[in-house]
Amino acid sequence: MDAFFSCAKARRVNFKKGDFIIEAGATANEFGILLEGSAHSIKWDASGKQIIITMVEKGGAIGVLLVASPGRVSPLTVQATTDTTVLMFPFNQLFAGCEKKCHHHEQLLQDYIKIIADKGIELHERINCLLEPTVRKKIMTYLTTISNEKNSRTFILPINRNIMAEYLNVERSALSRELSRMKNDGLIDYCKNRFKIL
Amino acid sequence: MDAFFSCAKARRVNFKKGDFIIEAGATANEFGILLEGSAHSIKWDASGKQIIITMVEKGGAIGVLLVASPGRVSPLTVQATTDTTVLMFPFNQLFAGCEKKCHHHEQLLQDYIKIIADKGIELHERINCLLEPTVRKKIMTYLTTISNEKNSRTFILPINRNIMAEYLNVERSALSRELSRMKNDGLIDYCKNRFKIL
DNA sequence: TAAATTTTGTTGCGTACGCAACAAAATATT
DNA sequence: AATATTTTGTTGCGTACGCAACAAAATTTA
Repeated sequence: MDAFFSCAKARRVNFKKGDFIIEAGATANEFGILLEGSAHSIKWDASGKQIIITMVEKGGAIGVLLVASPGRVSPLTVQATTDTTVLMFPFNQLFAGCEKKCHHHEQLLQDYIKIIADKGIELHERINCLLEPTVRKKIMTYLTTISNEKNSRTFILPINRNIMAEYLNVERSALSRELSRMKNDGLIDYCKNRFKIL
Repeated sequence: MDAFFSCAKARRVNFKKGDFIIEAGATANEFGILLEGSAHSIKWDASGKQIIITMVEKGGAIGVLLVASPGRVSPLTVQATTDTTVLMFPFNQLFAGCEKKCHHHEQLLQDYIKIIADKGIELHERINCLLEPTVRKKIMTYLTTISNEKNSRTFILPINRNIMAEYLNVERSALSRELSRMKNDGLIDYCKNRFKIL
């Protein structure tokens, strides 16, 4: 931790629930790691309706893609959904070899790359779901991914139906309807958030 | 170029049209930059139908996300769509400080980060399109993105209708139908691949 | 523990869009 | 330039799913 603050020039920033951590249209020269609280990235469609693009939980990263493209303006707003604490890292410090050639520095760089790669993989996984043609297949792809991650055919979903519907880009009612049918067809079993793939 | 081959331990690899550059289920410890030719990443759905996930052109990157997660198996197959030449970089060499502390090394690392971040931004842009509820809005989001990138309200689309339909995840016929309607409604004008946003 | 709020499930209706089939135009191949 | 292949546009049909509205269950707040 000390190393972060000294050679990486990290700083701690607090946000209140509802605050904008990044605003659409702004550029970034820092990225952040969420130490406490949660946030989401949003945009507004043409009709002014809010669309949630991603959810960020404790430990999650903010602005890691944007920061690697100096001058690019953010297409999204990141908003704190609770009071939050964010550890902000100046992007340039990743490369500024520190005087002591400290080991933390190199570690930070590797961590950053891991974070940004994982972000990409997450996006890929979501696209995998979104590309499926039917609600049923979207659900199955999502559940299978979770199942593989948890290495078990039974697992507890970390999100509720509303969020799941938004993630898969389907109507919540259509999601519920299809879940029922899938249970009926013996494809899956579930009770509340405890799911089982059969 | 010499520096790439010496300190980054890059190597040139040729693939014939149809060859697999990365196979689904395999792990990776190298990433590649496409020097010649083109490729696409694909997967097969449950019914065995091929789904194109991304297109890679000359200068594009292959396996940059996967390589940053040691041990993770590839969810996709990358297939050469023409004869190709790929410059392969061992991931670990990115961090192995070379004896001369050469400048290229650091540059390569920064380039890699730029590539991987851009990849993420591309995925984001596609998700932006996919999340739109109607075919018309999907098209508008896509065209607007291209328009912004080219900094002009008139531009030539780099892809044909089939590819565009796949990218937006809509039926090709539905895409054509809606393009006609949008032209009729005075939203856009186009002739073949020359588009104009009105 | 009662009241309020959020989450989940259900169902009828209407339509946007997937699908199939065909025609015309553009491009490639011989 | 004649043939074959690919790309684009068009249209009718059927249905999967968006939408709205309501009820029940679960969770939170007072």
